[in-house]
Amino acid sequence: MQASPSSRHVRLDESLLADLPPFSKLDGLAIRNILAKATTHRFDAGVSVFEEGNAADRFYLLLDGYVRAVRITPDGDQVIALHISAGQLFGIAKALGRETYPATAITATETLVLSWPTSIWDDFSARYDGFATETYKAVGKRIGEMNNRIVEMATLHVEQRIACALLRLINQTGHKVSDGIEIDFQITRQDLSEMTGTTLHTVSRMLSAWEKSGVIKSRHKKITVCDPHQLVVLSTARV
Amino acid sequence: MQASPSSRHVRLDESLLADLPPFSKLDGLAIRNILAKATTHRFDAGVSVFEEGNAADRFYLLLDGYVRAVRITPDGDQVIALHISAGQLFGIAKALGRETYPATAITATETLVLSWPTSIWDDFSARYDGFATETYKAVGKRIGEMNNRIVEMATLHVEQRIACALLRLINQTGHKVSDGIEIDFQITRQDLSEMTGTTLHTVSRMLSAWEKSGVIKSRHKKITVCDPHQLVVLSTARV
DNA sequence: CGATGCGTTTGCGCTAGCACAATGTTTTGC
DNA sequence: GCAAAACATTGTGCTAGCGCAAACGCATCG
Repeated sequence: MQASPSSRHVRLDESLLADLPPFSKLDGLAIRNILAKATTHRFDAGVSVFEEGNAADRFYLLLDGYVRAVRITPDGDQVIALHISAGQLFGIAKALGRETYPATAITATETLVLSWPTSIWDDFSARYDGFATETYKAVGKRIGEMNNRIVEMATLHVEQRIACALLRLINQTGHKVSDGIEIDFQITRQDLSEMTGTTLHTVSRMLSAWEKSGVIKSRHKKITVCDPHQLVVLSTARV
Repeated sequence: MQASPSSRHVRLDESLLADLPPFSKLDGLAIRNILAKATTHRFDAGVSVFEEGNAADRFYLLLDGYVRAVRITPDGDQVIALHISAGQLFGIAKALGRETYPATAITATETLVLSWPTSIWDDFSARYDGFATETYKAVGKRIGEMNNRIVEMATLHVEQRIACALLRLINQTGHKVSDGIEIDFQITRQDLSEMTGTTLHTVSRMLSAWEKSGVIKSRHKKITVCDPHQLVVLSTARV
């Protein structure tokens, strides 16, 4: 289901962008120019912003919320490639010479995004100092993360992979609560299994065990990590 | 073992670069300038060009041969992330805002490489039209490949992953021989296992079985795929 | 040419994690 | 407030693939 975004209007203030790396070197005028060309969209949770394989005609900035990059195999298995959090550009296929999106972007929460037509990418990177550089830096970070995923999948057991996935989630999208660090958005066992290449059943068993030993707590669709250090231990346990 | 490259001198001719995407839009003068700044190195097979985590002070162009990008886990497991073939840039950490190499580069054959100091990267991309764009296009391709690897590892069985790995190898680095397509360089079961996240034993069993059924032939450290189509079937078999 | 080392094959037992299935719990929509 | 849907838990077999081990073939080098 491609989303039909509700285009509720939002005050576009230059302070929205001024602190984000790709824009941080730009002056007020440049930022206002960039904002003037942007379209704002609001999406509900669980809808797609764009679909894998479609023509990459726009690129996006996530202003608020979380988005997942998801790929679907020929026989219907979903794989969650990564999570995108507020302040990050996504759908930047053009920056890497692609004509189509490499994955489907699905909102994990209600989100607010800006978007621009792909056609002005070249103009942006030529005109605005640091825009391209900082963007490619972000790409570099994602590549590093993907690399880590590959190594994890190749060498670790399911228990360790789930531990790694939880650690990544609380690092990137966690907030402190009274009894630990909670993941910002709702997440199911199924989601976690799609991040780690296993089944929701195995994830459920694992989390149950960890809850018994006090490493995590979980309410419906919500996970709090109480003992991150123990999770690190689990994630690096010798075979 | 970091390699001490033998710096045999090679005639640097502009035709070496003129056909490679990052340089294809440049005129003879520009290419001669670029070559003038390059250092040539020859490496034996099985030595490292640079090491993961080291300062990324040079970037490289593979003129001849094959190089593997390899990562090593804390407990000594190797994972082969990808293969680089002649004509490709590698070690371009700087392009992605990294200060260190994300993986170790190990030669799979005798190789010939050009290299430049990282410090002139910005100058290159600013001065030479198409250089950055084409490079990022290559990066995009690699990202796509990594993404596929992740999906494969998450959803496919060992047999299918090995089939995928072989298919990738013959596509990227294969040449036609009388009885099929042979992989250009020597490759062990151990190498294949490090590409697919399994053990050399399982790879050996698999290849033995495939050899019996006529899909492949293998001599010592050499593999020929006789029936690529059957390999495709194996790689996509329904669970 | 014999010896040493690296790569390969194959057998055997075991277990991590999957498939299948049934039941329980929380949320949502009317 | 009740029904339906979505999410979660837990039990029971089963098997793909691993770990361990032994033996064999091929290359390299003195």
